[in-house]
Amino acid sequence: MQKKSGGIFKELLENKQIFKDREYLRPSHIPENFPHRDEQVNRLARIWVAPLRGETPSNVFIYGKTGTGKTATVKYLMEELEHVAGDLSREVEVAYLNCEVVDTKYRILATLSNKIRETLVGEIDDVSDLPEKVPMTGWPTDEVYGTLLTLLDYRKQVIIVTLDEIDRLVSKGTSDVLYLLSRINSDLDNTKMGVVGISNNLNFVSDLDPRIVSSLGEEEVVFPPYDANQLEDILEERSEKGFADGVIEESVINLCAAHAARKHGDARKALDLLRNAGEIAEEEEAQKVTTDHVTRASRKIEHDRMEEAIKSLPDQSKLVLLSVLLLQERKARKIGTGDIYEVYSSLCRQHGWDVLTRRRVSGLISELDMMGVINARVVSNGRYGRTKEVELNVDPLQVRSAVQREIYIQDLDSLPLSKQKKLG
DNA sequence: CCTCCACCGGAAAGTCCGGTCG
DNA sequence: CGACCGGACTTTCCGGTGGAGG
Repeated sequence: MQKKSGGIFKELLENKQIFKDREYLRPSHIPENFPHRDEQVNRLARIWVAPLRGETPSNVFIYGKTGTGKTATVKYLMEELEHVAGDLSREVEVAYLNCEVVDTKYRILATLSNKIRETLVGEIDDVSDLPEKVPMTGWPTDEVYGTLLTLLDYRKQVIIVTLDEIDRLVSKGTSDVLYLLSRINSDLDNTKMGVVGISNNLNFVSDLDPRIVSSLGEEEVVFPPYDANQLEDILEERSEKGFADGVIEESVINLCAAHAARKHGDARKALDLLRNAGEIAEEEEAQKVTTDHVTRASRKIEHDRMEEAIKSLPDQSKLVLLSVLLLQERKARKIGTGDIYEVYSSLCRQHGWDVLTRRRVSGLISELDMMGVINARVVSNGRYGRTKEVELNVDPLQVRSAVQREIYIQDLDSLPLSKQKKLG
């Protein structure tokens, strides 16, 4: 078995490579070309050329569903902007915040202020008269705001702040920070700030204070979803850089694009699918990536997504799901809400957990149905009442492994059910 | 045609919890 | 620090219902 030393690596190296550089196939990669986004790129560039002239750029709202290239486009333009500003020795700073991660007024102001402090520290000699770093918690909010103002005004510059997933702020009720930012320029003497809001949700403006909308939404740029042909162009471009020459069949890209187009024109999904197909092909040392690999990649992604969803379920929902599993393993007969509740409640008692109400469990069953983990439909058994008929919609083994971590799975037969259902 | 089972599912009130404000 | 707030999760309450059996 053992070959001469290093043999195993040499062998792998000599195999035909599927990938040239898989970084190009990751959604996080920021390309230089944005197929079918000329209009958006041009409009944004026209707005963001302002700081190069020392002017304040208009505030912009950018809308578009996930995977329409909003974030990548903005990040790319911001990098370019910094670049050119450097060449022209203009004082232009950019800051990017994701409101999904940084989601409170305090944290936004603190993060922003620390970022600006950091760039200053890198550029000036005497750091001693800068305000100190804002801790992640503890200060009064207006003190953080004051620090931010001091740092911003430390020298003359133009700064563009990007707030990605800005709609999260509205749904978390922290949109007042937007009001603060929208009028920050009146508190500043040297620096001018422009704000970019990126939103996945087209309607989020309607839940926003009109004052914020009028000042932050000076310009609006919409990123529509890609259709299948456009996705194909994107995949084509990426795969040329990411995959080795000739390993991709034309129909493969076609299929990936079609899959993703059906699912809301999400370029991220399309890329994930293509890359996963490549990884499967690589794993089995195939010479080419085929449509079969795509199909399997699609299944794998779906499988992983489901497993992730089940794992992140609240414990109570897991128990409900587990009850369905146990019932189904035991008897393939119709499973009704009552059956589930019975098993569920004895599982709860078994683990010493609170037992939720029937009403709640009924709701949880509906939620699991929405997720697609189970199928539930209401049926009437006439004389014998009305109930949801439930069946598992995923591999039972998958449920077991996803649920097992925190729940000790016991055999249904050894559970002390309150009453044994009709026998034979 | 009426009954009545075994639930469904909307509405509203209650509980918890993390975060914010004074 | 305690009062207060809003959101997520639950419970309580309850009117509603398709159809087998009478």
